[in-house]
Amino acid sequence: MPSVTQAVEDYLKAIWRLSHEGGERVSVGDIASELKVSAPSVTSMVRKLKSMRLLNYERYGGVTLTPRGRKIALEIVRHHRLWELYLYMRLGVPLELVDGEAERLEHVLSDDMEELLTRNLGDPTHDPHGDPIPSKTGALAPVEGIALGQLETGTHAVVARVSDRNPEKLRYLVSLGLLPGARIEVEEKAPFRGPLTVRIGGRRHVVGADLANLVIVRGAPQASRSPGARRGPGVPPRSGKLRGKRR
Amino acid sequence: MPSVTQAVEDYLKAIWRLSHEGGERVSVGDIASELKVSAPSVTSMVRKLKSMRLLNYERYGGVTLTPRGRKIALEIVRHHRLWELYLYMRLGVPLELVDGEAERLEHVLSDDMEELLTRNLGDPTHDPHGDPIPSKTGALAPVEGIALGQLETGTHAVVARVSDRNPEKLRYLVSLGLLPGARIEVEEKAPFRGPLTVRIGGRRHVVGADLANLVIVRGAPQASRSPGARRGPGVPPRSGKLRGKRR
DNA sequence: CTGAAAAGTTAGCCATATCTAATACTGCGT
DNA sequence: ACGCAGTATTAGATATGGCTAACTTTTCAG
Repeated sequence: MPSVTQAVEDYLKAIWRLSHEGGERVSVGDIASELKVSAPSVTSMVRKLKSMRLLNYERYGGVTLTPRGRKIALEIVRHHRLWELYLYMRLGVPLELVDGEAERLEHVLSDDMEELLTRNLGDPTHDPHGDPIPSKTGALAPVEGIALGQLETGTHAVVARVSDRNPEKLRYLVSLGLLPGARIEVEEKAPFRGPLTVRIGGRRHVVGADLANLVIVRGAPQASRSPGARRGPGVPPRSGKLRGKRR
Repeated sequence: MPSVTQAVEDYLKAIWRLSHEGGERVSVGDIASELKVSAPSVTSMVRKLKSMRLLNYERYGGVTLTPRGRKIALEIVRHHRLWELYLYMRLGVPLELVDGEAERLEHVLSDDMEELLTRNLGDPTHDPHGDPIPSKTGALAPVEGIALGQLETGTHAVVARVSDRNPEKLRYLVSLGLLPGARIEVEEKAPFRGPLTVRIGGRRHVVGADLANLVIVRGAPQASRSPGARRGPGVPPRSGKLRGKRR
């Protein structure tokens, strides 16, 4: 029987992601665009994954993960997010690059190494973008909070999560200081999905609606801190950061 | 034209290693056993590598690396040894496991990450087994010293390098304290490739000839330190080491 | 309710990297 | 100088994963 290759891991992760964000049931086309492969490639891989009992699938019927498939997917997500946090915290990889690096490293993490990373980071719960790290048993904390674009004028909040899907945009958001843990205040919100004027760490910035919706925030901590609340992964790195000449 | 896949990297590294240790010219059979693949697999890959101008090859004539091939090989070796040192120093991966982990990580190291690792480790020159780390330009320091098995009774020496080819044996050598930087004295050497009695850090051990020849030593530092001499990669890890329950 | 657009599948092909079995070379010992 | 043992190559097959082109099914708009 076929084994869990890197391609298998990529498909399971993609399907998990899509079903996590969209609905339970995932279409062939969505998988194809997520992985940037053709639809026929997806069909054939999905047949294979079904034969491995990692997902449910009927012709023209979309797919859902089985518990076994979800378990593997969450393992990869765990690897990915552990590496992201490690690279950010210990090696000073810039936030907008950690996703790309972790994309390759996630497939290369033995159990021993995973344990060492986990310990080294002090049993972390969230990656540097604010996404929860699945536990070894597959438990996943929910992402609480609402999109920055939904806030009304005058609201205070703390950034809980910043989407990492687009490195360009993330890079820009980071340059504004909009990263997990940042305290912000909406000074003005234009109507009709208009841009927001946001105060971030003393400076004022105007942020378009699309960008603002990549940022998830939670109520400001001036209100009673909700139990289990946390503000970002901590300070970035102490040393070793890429600085100076960058070939 | 074909690209530099992981398989290509593995072949180039193997060929480099064989030509580094044995002669310039490497046979198909040696490559096959080094990589644990069949001889026909090697023949076909070698034809491909020739078409990529990474090595010279004539039917029945063995192979030698071209400068381009050697450059890629040394890049992989550099990645491998950087990861080994990083894992050992910063994550506390046991010495006998770093080779295996680095075997997978070596193929996954971007230029940015390589630079961060290098800086974090302070521009290191040797990996934790005592092997030199090729410079970014491909320069490689020679391994100086002689095999422990060659020493005469009464000689003092410092371990310069311990072979990592066999994790079992390495594990044992480590348990004796025979790792780079250790000061030793040969108390007795039995004739005819016989075992050695060696004093290591206060304790006395008997080491068979085969094992002893995996250890390369240099003159003891009581003599004037030769310029550029170094003693091991430094202390292992400070924290985060695998300890306690190991599932 | 129907037909065209969208989505999905099948068919057939390509590239990579392996393998076994059969064949061809090389070189060494006598 | 010759044959044989060892080494290497060719032939042909397999497995994985991806693609395009052609066809089928589903869905949705009118």
